[in-house]
Amino acid sequence: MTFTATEENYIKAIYHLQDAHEKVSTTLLSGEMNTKPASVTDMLKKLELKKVVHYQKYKGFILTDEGNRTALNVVRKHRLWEYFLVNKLGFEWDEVHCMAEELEHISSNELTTRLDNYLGNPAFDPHGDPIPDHKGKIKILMQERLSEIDVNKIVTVSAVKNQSVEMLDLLKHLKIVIGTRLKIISRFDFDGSVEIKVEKLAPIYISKQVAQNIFCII
Amino acid sequence: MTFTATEENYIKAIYHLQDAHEKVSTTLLSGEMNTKPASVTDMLKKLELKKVVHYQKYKGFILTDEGNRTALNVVRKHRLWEYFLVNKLGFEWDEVHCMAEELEHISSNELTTRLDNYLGNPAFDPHGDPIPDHKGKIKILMQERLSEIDVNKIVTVSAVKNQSVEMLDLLKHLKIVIGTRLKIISRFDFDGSVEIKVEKLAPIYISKQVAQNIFCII
DNA sequence: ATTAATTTTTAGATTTGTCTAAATATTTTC
DNA sequence: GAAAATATTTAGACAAATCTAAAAATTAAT
Repeated sequence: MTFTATEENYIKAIYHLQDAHEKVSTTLLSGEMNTKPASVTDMLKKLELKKVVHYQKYKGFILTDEGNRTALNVVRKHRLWEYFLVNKLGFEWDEVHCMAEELEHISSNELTTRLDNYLGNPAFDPHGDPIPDHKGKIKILMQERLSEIDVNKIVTVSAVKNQSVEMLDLLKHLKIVIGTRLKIISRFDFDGSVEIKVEKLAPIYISKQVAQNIFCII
Repeated sequence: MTFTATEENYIKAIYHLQDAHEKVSTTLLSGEMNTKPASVTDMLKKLELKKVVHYQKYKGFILTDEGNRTALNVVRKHRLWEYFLVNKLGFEWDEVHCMAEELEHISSNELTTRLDNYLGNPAFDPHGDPIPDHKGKIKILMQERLSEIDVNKIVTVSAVKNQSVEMLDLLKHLKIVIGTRLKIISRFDFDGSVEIKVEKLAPIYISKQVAQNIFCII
């Protein structure tokens, strides 16, 4: 079964939304896709026909096994290309999303396999997100939100959710990247903010909002 | 000015046809694009509006300067990706055309520039075709068809026209690639065939048809 | 220089992915 | 549990890129 880039984008969006929402609705998906709910209904009918989603009028929808496989393959390609762009072409991690959005739709599976091998079969992309292997298998790390970690623990940053330009820009200023080792100095109940110390740098304060989006290996 | 993948393909096709035909006609282009002449007329009207071709009803068409720049940029991306696929990912030169047809439409200029640098700013792709630089400049080699070269000369294969699967398959069997050094042993006026010798291999005969499609540096 | 053959263009239809506006279904609220 | 608010779907339209069939223009042939 083959899919257009647009179909792949819908499938991918449903996949990502399924993570955080137990029911994926028309409006939710239309927000994610920057389209109107009516367009989502139209597309979902098509995807139902192609048997990648279970769709019932007014009831929301979930991916079928086939849909999940398709989503994982797109995510795999997206993250492999991001890895390539950062680690081979020298882009910053906050510059690569747009390009990867285009590259993820290149169809050749042989290309994906060879790219994967060329990069050394990485398990995580530059944002710390797991890269599904050729079977769709994902490596899970024991990670915890920085906002939850006990004071005095030393941890390694392993992923950043909310990959908005604003967030990545802030992290760049704080000199926090995937792999950064840091110590939790203290946490303040007043606003949930956290004081941390990165290696030899001066301690810094980060808001609860930011700390919730940074995941660490303990 | 931005173009859809389809528009870029039309522009590229006109560019290539301009090389070999002094007038590019509707039917000629429809053959190249695998579409009907009526579709070409429609598209050409659009490209005229976008000022990339000079188009006059019933008169054929040529690229404007802007059109030429656009074509060269697409060709540049196509050939850089082919170079990447062969020299970094280890594909055979006859496997990469399809993938490059998709990759050439990835839009980021910054990506093209970085890819170019990563590859070491190559001047020729794996088929020996010149890669336009970032200004659209092309390196011209003094090359001659193998079918024209004097007996006893030793030359280097620099390009192969007619990049059909059949042709590339034949060359693979003959162990001829871009860069192969070979000596012209004799030529036969009866059918225009040529006897050549590659390094330490036994001499081989190749037909005029093949010899005409192999270009060499003298 | 007409007629015939060929090429090109127009006119109208189709598919994909989208939209707006209106209709319908579901949820929430009182 | 009926009314109000919200969510979803239908109906009809549009732009892009294509098609077929028919009309118009050009070129070739006698």
